[in-house]
Amino acid sequence: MGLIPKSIALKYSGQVIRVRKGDSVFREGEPALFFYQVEEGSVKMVTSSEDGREFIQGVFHAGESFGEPPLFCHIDYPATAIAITDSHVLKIPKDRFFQLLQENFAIHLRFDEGLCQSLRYKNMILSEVSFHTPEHRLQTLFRHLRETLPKKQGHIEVPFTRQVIADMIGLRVETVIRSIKKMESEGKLTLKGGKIRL
Amino acid sequence: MGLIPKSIALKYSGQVIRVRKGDSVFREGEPALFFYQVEEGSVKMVTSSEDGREFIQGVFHAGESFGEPPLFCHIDYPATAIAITDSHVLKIPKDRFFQLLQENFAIHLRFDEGLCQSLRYKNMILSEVSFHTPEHRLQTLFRHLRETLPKKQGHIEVPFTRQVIADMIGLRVETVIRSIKKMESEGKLTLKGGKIRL
DNA sequence: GGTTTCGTATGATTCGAATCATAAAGGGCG
DNA sequence: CGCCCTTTATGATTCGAATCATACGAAACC
Repeated sequence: MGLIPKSIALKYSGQVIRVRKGDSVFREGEPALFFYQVEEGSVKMVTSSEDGREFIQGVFHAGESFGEPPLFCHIDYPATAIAITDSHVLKIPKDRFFQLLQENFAIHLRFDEGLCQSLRYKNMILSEVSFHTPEHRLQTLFRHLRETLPKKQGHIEVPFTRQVIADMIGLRVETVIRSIKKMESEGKLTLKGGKIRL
Repeated sequence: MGLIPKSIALKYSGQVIRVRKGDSVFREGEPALFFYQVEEGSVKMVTSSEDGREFIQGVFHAGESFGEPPLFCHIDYPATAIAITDSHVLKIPKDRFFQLLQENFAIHLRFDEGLCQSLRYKNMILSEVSFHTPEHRLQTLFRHLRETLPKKQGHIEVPFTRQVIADMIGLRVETVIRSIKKMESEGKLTLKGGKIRL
């Protein structure tokens, strides 16, 4: 699985780099020179406001690509990509990547599918953030995670802290904590030592 | 201009349909069977909440395509497309459209660019809606419009009502009206008979 | 031309999430 | 183990946008 098989990536000057937890793959304002895909671990994409708050545009896991828009729009990165665990990231130079797409229509199609998935996610979060209550936002995010994350023995353990969740749906930690507690008391989810189970 | 020239569209079973102001091109829940592109007029994409409020995911003008994600993700439409003026819309059957992309790499690339532009817009609005004040949201939206819309003799006249603006950035009409009045008094924009000039 | 409808405008009030403050429970590590 | 730092937890207070109410100008309609 993964958008681009390593065997093919190698033919197009692809190389895998290691990124430590907390380090950035690229930062806001830098020119977009490479295509990136997570091989191992996970990477978050964040934009931060003047006063230090950050909004998490997305979290990417093994097999998912990220940071494509600037490649196609020929602009500098409008956001920063940071590893949230030690990770391996595949990078392919921009022009070689376009060549790869041209010569592999099937991959190109799957690439588009990835973009579209991303758009769907954003549309979803957007309408949530713009007119739904904290609880509703959480439920929608959790539903999405349920559909996306691999489930082990019937349930899913949310792999994010409450702060990260807050930054994903535009809320404050305290609000997320309170809402989750409320949802637990209503039986909408269970808490197992702080971890959220769906 | 426009993503797909009419001459090429015709080779792939493309046809132009007329849509009256207020009528829908497709509705939430319907299967995605066609690729769509605005030829004339403009189309809005909306999701509505249970209680009737609507959020405008985007407004598309001549030359822009819309409703692509469901085509690639093989899902039903999660939103409804409505003409906001009498419009002409080009439609190409799904399978023919994929064929078109496969046989026209340059168009495929520009198509991706469109998707990426859309993603950029959403990322922008998303961080605005999730942690900025009404005034900041308006300024960012207006900056975007300044970069996007064609300007006539040095200024731009915003082609949206305050209600539409509110639905684009997750605010209420009254809040938009108040903020705009304030911005006018601070010289950040001018009002000419109700119309907003940038 | 007069009436209806839509868009803009403004004031008063409510309400809920942000903010501020503080504490307790985990988790990693020397 | 005991210490430190992160994360979770909870209460009190503030504050600003939503809500409610109402009016008025302008465009659309018969």
